[in-house]
Amino acid sequence: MGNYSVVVLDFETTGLSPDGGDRAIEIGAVLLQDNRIVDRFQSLMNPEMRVNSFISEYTGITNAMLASAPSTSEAMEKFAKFMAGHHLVAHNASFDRRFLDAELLRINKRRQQDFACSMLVARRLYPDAPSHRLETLVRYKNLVTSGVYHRALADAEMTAHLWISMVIDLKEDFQFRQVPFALMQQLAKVPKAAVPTFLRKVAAEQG
DNA sequence: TGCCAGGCCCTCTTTAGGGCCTT
Repeated sequence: MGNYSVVVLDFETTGLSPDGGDRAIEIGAVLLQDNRIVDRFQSLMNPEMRVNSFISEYTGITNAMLASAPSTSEAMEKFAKFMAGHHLVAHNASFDRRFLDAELLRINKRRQQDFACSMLVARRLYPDAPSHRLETLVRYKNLVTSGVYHRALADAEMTAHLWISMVIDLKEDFQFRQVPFALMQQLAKVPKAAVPTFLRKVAAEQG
């Protein structure tokens, strides 16, 4: 099985750009071990700025909820402990990585571990999906959902189920004996046209 | 006041542009 642990995470934020002043408002994450969810983490955090109506409607997170939430530093200190020592995964990881690194920097911490992106892998494994948005992929693969969308823990859990599904499909379709984290990272970078050849080659090497 | 991203990926590409994804 996946003989490694992975923290699958998702941020809700005030907008798209930490460099443009946007902040995290919620972190949700699950810990995968042997391709199963074994732990969960969730926290709102007070960004000390108002969220606009688009964000409140998109996430359901209101300014009132954030006013009574823990500070970003308190929440991020706890999350830093939760993620310590594990590989990281997110859907469209470049987005979550920017916010994670920006919020860690504010508490004088630095991410040590690698990231992998479930969206880049899904584009390669499921080229025929109607789109590669998380919500669409969850329906396409008939994955379990809570019915909640655009909240950090719910989205992290859906991303985790997508990740589990991709690992299982690699094993079944290509007879992989194991699917190391590094393989998923490599796969995310392989030119799309070269993916089948790449996967057959790796499977043969494992043979 | 007004500003407002960035990485990937395709194509009628590379001296570029636009759609997809994330909030």
